Amino acid sequence: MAESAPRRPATIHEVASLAGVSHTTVSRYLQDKDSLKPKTRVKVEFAVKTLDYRPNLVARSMRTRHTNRLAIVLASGMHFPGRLLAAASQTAHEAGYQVEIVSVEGGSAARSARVDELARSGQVEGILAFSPLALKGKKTNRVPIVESSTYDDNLHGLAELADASPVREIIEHLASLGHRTFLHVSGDIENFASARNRKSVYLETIERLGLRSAGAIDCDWSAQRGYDAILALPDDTEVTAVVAANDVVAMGVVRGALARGWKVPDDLSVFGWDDEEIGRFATPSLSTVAVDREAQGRVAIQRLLAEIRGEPAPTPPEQKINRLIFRESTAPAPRQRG
Amino acid sequence: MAESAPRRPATIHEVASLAGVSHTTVSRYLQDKDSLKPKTRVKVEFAVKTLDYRPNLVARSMRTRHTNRLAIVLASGMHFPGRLLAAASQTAHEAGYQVEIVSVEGGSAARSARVDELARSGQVEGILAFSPLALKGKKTNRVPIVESSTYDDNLHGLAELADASPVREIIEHLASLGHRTFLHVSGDIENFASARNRKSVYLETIERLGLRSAGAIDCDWSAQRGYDAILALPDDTEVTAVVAANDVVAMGVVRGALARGWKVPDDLSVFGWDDEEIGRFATPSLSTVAVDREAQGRVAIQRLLAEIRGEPAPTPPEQKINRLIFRESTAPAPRQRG
DNA sequence: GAATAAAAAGTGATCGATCCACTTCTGAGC
DNA sequence: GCTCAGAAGTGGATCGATCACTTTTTATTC
Repeated sequence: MAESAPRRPATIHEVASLAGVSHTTVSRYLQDKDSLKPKTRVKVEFAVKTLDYRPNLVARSMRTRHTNRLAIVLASGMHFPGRLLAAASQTAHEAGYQVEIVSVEGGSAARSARVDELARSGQVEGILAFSPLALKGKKTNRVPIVESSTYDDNLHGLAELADASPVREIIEHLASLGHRTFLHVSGDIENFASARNRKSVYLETIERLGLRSAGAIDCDWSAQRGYDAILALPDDTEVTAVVAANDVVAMGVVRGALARGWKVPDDLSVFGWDDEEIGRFATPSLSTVAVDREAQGRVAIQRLLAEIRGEPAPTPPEQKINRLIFRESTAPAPRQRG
Repeated sequence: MAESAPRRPATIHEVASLAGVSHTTVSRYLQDKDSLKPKTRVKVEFAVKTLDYRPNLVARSMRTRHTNRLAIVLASGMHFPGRLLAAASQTAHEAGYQVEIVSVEGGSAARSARVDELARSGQVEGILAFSPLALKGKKTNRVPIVESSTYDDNLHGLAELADASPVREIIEHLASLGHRTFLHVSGDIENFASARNRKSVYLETIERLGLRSAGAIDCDWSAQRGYDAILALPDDTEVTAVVAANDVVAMGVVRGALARGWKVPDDLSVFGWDDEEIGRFATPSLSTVAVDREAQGRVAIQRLLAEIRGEPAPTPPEQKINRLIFRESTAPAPRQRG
């Protein structure tokens, strides 16, 4: 039991002295094992194993000015895009980076402050923000910052705005089923570019196709707001189709309709977004938009990596990220509401 | 526009020379502004502002051997406990720590390897794992590691196992409604202590109350598995109540029952877990267990912080973290299945 | 076997902070 | 005016790696 474990981790010098070589040789061993003579390599290898040596990454970072860490900044809240983060994380990992996920309480100002702090602390080499920031003015950033909502400013048609394009398809589809009056229950407009983009595409499409909209109600991705939005409709509303910000909101909308005695989809069609698992098993199952979260995460990290390396932005992926899925919650428009 | 921003961030030496003091004085200013003579303080303050100086945290960490960072290790997958993480994050933040969330692909071996690497890299001062690890043997850890599943080994009745105690209440409640034969659809037994604990409390309670169980089916928190579990039941099954691992699984169970022509809750009662928002708005709405995720996150971090500081474990919170919520998916047992 | 080139290993500086051991300043007390 | 204690400030060492150079060893060629 008296394992007499060293109180503090071994340093490169201790390894060197045990192996009978200089610390530089050990360092070389760490970066490129092949540049050592086999005999030397074996000695170093043995010393490393014996002392159970692991390089101190903080010290290494200090010298190389290279932390191999990226940060992903999220607005804190219930919205935690697990699959997207996992994919982002893995892509970064394959490129030799660790990902730190930072969730920040508060609005875009708080977020920006935290990002600024992070950018200048020297702890990360790049920052990816999925929620809008407010640091346009400050050009003092020390590290590349990729803000997912700015994609479309630079690359028309890519990412976010394109991400909202299924709204157009949804409306066209519903219109083809005879629906004429729509309602949009949007996401958190303030903190999510995606919510903003979906809303603007909604309004634009309604306008373009000459359809009617009973409004675009700002909510916060919550089912409760979806529920409330339906209950707030006047009794003589002509709305027969709802485009919800996501599946959770759609669930609230469906339940709201039920509470009013409307049947879904007989009286009201509801479209969700995200293809969450629960939507497939809900009753009625939700028509929705399948989002390739993995691709989104991957692409975002690749963009960030390109910026870090000073390379041009990677070619936008050609295949579509979103796909409409039709389930039980949508149907042809009713002749007239009973 | 020729703002001639310094290519590299200012160092403490540059600040010192601009302020006309030594670098040590600037350092002192950074840690305790009051230990400076007012006149000196003003000079330093001015220089810091002028150069827009921010201490390099990597360099600081190197010297102080103090990174002020914690890591939370998660099994990668769809299971991303947002609220818990936000609470943990905030608690850590208040104590002066940053939290890094690391999601690791693979099973407990991969996780353990990553944790070990993290522990010895000198980059974090403590690690919190919500999924079981496999490093019991290795006692070479350099930093405290709190594994949420080990809570109960050390503090009987706290956290995890206690966390599963509502299973007992659920079964007692259902039994009082006349249910006699149960089915448990568990979570990811391999990677989640919580899933394991719920299962063992389920089996134990069934046994203790002299009830019947049609089995405890291992699944992976997915609705699909819940659905499959129901479809796999024989036609003459006597199961009238299902204890699902969580709300998502419960949704699958409900839909599975529907597919078999069973009504919920008339023919089958279903209990979920987590009080997810969708459960309240689903049809039927789900009976479930409200979990105080915020408290869980807070407590876990406090435990970790105590261990880092070498203090005794904080007193376990007295109030209960879990609360049963009864909704539409549970009802008295049917006389006999049609 | 000597000359030379190339490969391998070593020396000491360096990254940007903090901390320790001093030195210098300031002001109170006699 | 002098002493002396405490406050304020300084210089240099240090944390543990990497890197630019230099030196030593090995391999190659004539």
